Amino acid sequence: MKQAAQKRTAKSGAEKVAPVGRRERNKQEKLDRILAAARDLFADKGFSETTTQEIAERADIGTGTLFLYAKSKEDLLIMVFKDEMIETSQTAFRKVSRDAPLVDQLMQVFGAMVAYHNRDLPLARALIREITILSGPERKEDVRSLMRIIYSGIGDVITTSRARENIRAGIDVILVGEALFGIYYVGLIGWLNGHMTKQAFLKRLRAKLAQSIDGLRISTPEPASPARPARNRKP
Amino acid sequence: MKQAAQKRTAKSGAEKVAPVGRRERNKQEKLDRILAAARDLFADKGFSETTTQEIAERADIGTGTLFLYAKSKEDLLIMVFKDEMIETSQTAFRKVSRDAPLVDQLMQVFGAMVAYHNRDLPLARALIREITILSGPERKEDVRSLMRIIYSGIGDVITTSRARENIRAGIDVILVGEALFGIYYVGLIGWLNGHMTKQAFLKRLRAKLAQSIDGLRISTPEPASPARPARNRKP
DNA sequence: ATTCATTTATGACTACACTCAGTTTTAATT
DNA sequence: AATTAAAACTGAGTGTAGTCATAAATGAAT
Repeated sequence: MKQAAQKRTAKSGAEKVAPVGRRERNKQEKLDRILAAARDLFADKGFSETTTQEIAERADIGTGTLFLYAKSKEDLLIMVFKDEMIETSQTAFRKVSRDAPLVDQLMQVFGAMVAYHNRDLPLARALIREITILSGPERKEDVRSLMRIIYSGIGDVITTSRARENIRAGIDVILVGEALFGIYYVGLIGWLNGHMTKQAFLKRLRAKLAQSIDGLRISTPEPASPARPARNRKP
Repeated sequence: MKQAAQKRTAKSGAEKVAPVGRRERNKQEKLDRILAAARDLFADKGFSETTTQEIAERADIGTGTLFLYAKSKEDLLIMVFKDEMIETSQTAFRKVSRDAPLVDQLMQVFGAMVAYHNRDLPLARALIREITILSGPERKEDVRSLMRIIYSGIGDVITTSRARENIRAGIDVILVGEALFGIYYVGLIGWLNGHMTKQAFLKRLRAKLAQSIDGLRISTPEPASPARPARNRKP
């Protein structure tokens, strides 16, 4: 805090071996403290119950300083959980059983995401609310990159399973990734809004995914797992 | 406002021909004024730029009274636009050309919804934000009923087109409705968040819908409109 | 007409996210 | 060491959503 300046590499013609000066490091440490404080409080008391005052106090900074590091309280929410969500997604894709049926693989991935949100439903609601419609442009790229990871992850899963599952050649796997994620996401929202239980959500999700995957096959002799043994047909 | 009481049917043993007393009517009129004031101001100045004070003033009520009629400002947003959205959806389903290809019919429906949101993007963002994750349980049933209308509407479109489009028998059209709407919704969000232009959104949406519909057919000899004539395959 | 219980209305008040004018810290320059 | 410009910090202040104690209105009962 108050020791005199000791290393000043910039002046003595040396190459900037450490491009991070004291200033940068202080800023980074402060940011870390802010994010840690926010994470703890959000997890402990919930998003709306946590005040920016409390976060600033715990991070040992002035109330105004907080807003030099995050544009808004909502911004802070994404800054805090973005990495965790990316990590959760990547881990989910990494852990997937590549030899399981495609539907199961997708359910593993989405199931991991659901499990993540299930740990703290109020927080999940706040997060999804903010991610879905950003309150400002600041975190736009963060969300984009998360989406890219998910879309391409799903694309990979499909590509890997292509031969075994008789998936048609020439389909745009990113497009399919977007579609399947859309199916998941709206179901997730329904669950988070309390329109259905987690069980019902997951069961319905599996049915929708199975149906969608069937449609990607070269031919569809019969649905893989018919929910009902087909209606009586007039011959 | 100040005329003496003239008809008091309740006392004189008559059946309650008008179950709405003065009280009820006053409440209804006040609610109407509130909704009209909110609608005008939201449309004129935008959601976040409108204060609850202004709404109360224009509706000629006290600031506290407003919150007897709406639990929150967000609540008010849904109360104001719920009917409009339901109307938009129902009209969209009614106007659909039942003899057009299924993809076109769906695009007509979703296109009408997009056109509705396109009239005022900031407002659309606020609306979708609130609908997606409700800030309270008050409007839960409103959203549910809107969803039911949409899901069953899509289901109807599919059922109607079933024979002509070679759709498999025995599929759960509500399930498909949910899936297709999910595909639309996440695309809509991407557009509203500025991740893509309206054109790109609609084009991509059509591709996803086409792919999904193909999957519902009895057999898939060839994709209806291949985006690219299949990659070169090593023989 | 008077009383009384219940419903509805009100605006001063509170809590909180966020701003900004003024201050302190940093580090470059001499 | 002194000077200075730029960057970072700060907390008192501001605007607004929402609350609540109190008041007014209503209608039932007598």
